[in-house]
Amino acid sequence: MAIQQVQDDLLRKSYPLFEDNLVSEIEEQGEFKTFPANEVLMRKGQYIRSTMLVLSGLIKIYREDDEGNEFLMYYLRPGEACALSLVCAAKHEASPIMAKTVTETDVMMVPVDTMSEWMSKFKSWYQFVIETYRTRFDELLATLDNVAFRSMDERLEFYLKRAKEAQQTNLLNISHQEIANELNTSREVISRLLKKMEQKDMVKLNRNTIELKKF
Amino acid sequence: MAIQQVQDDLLRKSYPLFEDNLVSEIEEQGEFKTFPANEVLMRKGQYIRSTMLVLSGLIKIYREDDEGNEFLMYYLRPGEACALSLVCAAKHEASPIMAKTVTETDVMMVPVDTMSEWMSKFKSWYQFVIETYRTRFDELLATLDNVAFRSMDERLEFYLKRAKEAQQTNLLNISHQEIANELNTSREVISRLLKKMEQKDMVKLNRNTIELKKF
DNA sequence: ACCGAACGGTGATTCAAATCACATAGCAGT
DNA sequence: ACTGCTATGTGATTTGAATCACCGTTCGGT
Repeated sequence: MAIQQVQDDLLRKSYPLFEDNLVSEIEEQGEFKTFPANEVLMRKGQYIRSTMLVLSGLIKIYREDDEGNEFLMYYLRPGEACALSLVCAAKHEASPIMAKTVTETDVMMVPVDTMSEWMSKFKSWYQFVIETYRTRFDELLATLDNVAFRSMDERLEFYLKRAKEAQQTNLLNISHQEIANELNTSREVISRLLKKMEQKDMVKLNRNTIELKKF
Repeated sequence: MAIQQVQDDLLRKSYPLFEDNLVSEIEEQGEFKTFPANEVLMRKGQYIRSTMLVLSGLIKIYREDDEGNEFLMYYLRPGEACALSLVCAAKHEASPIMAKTVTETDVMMVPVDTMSEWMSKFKSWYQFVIETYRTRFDELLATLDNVAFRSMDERLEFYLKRAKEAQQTNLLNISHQEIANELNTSREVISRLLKKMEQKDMVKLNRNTIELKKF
């Protein structure tokens, strides 16, 4: 099958509500790219010239501060786009976030100027943009709730649930250090809490893997 | 002057980018309301049937959790609307937030169904919606940063700066207890930190008022 | 099979913030 | 002016989490 055909299938499957004309324009204007796992797609402070439409794989979006602290905001799955890239693209602002692939990921890069045209041209596009804002807003609120109201053990549970859902597996391949970074705490704290969860038979721990049992 | 004329003036002044036809429809479909200071406009869990367009005054938007904890998300000033009410209105979902007036406030209540029509009918309306999402997203990120990365003294400073800007005054009429609630901490902590700031000559404290000096 | 790096476990200590306990000050209503 | 309520000040104690110190384990590379 031609490469173009594969890309078209991916796009239509991930974004079933897009009109045919919109799909054609995306294919014309956009650039198809594949990134390996664990690749940083965007750093804080970079300028954004295009939005990524996720076609396959999984992306993590982080917030970073000036001292190198970071924490996980949310995941992006196929059919989703980052609200922030829509924001920044529109304002030609520097990115306030960092994006990183979890698994190998296919995306379609769409240039900014094109996007704003589509807003008036394609109903399905602005519905998509609105829906993107909506779901990202909800996700961000959930993250905020946890940071503001919950103690570290509750936040860890929430983190693991979210990871399970995003990655569709009970077997997470991740180190304690990485979890600590994503919750903006220290490795020791996570190790201790995970150990307690193991004693309650909620998880099973092995080097670089966490098996989720009661989730 | 007729009441309708006053309302029309307020609306046009606060939302100068709205098309004439849109202003007419808002006046036809919407309901003009005035709330006194310190009135709760919306509680968590309520269902949202309309969005508020702020015409004058000032509103605070809080996040609440199930145990009665709360914290301030951001302010809404004239010309602004709450992104969340747009979200929930669209999804017919319960409100995840609480809204409260700071000063006497005039708003225009717009029913949900009408709003979605406007999305395709009035370019200035969907531009407004997009812009609302954008700015609320930015505000929410700033709030999140503070909770996630900053210590309580830094968060307090940020809080005071934001309050000054929203209320356009150096003389805040607010108790330590109220600040504590809005930062989800305890009154003693705020009293102590404010005392330290007074010693540094950053503020001047009096019963129910805080005078901001170096801000 | 050995080495070095990354990973994970765990006690001891420090620290910021929450909580407890109580005192004092200022304002509002009678 | 008295009363009572709300707001504020401040020490003492507790607590959850961060940090420090150090250990053994596992894995990948040669």
